Amino acid sequence: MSFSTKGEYGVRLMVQLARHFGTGPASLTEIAAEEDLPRAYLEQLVVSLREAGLVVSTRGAHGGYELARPPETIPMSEVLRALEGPIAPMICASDDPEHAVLCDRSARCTVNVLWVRVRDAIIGALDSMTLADLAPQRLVALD
Amino acid sequence: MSFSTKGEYGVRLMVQLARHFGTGPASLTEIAAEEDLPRAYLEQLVVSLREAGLVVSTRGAHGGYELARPPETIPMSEVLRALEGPIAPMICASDDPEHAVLCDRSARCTVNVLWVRVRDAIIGALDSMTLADLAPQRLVALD
DNA sequence: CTCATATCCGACCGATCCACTCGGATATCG
DNA sequence: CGATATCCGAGTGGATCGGTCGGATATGAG
Repeated sequence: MSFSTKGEYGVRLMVQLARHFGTGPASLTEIAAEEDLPRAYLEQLVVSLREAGLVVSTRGAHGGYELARPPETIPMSEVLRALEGPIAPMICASDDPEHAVLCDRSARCTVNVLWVRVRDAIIGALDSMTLADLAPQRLVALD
Repeated sequence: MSFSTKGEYGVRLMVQLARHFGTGPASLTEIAAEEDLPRAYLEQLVVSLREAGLVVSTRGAHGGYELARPPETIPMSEVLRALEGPIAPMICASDDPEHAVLCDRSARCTVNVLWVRVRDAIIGALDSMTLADLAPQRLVALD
């Protein structure tokens, strides 16, 4: 039960973009260095984010990526959905109706309610935070 | 982001054991038939459940497995932990301190709080249900 | 114009994990 | 004894993970 690095790296990428928000495009080379992540791999991840309309790209020299909207308007649920696909702890409990596979035993299935509850709990947690909540630098405030 | 079939099949196995609770051991052959699951695979899963002390086995003819405790005293969190290991949407947010890997960047990491929230949401959902909640047969009460 | 710096795009690749199967040893009841 | 169980380890085909690599295209600076 875990998200893949696609989700982890993608979130960190988005957090960096949130920090750069308003200062023009940031290149992947730049971000890869800041977060110590493989640049070529980020290139892959960002495709999903672009296709989801969360980031916009500028090609050519001094190009890069920037958030399509202010950080505080981007809930983490949207980021994770773009990166990892529909949120579904089990195939029979997807939040995307198109991907919902109802098992052949659905008439007798009493377990489904469990996965639905788990799913809604996850969505609730992800909905409760935006990129803006994660963007501020952590300095010495460890107490 | 999903549980494996190990979690799914294991839960269904446990639900069947809950239904059989009090009537002596139930064999895997029996349960595999009831839930339409591969028997040899269940054999593997049940090892984790036995090691976690959730089920007890009786060897030999007319043997099988039964719940070690009444269904209403077994929260689903315990079942899932036995089957899938510590609940951790990301390695840096495991509920098992022994498996918690703190990333080298932990001092600067602002993302961790997100995974911790997700983890706690999952645990909360799993804690809110016991085997007894899932055990009752679903008949015609679909309204 | 050219060059450096970007995004874009597809192919590839090794390692690990998933979802099983198989064979056989051991235990118990009738 | 023999049927029925759990126990246990090994093996396996396919999928997914976590990347890499090469090159095409776009753009700003000199």
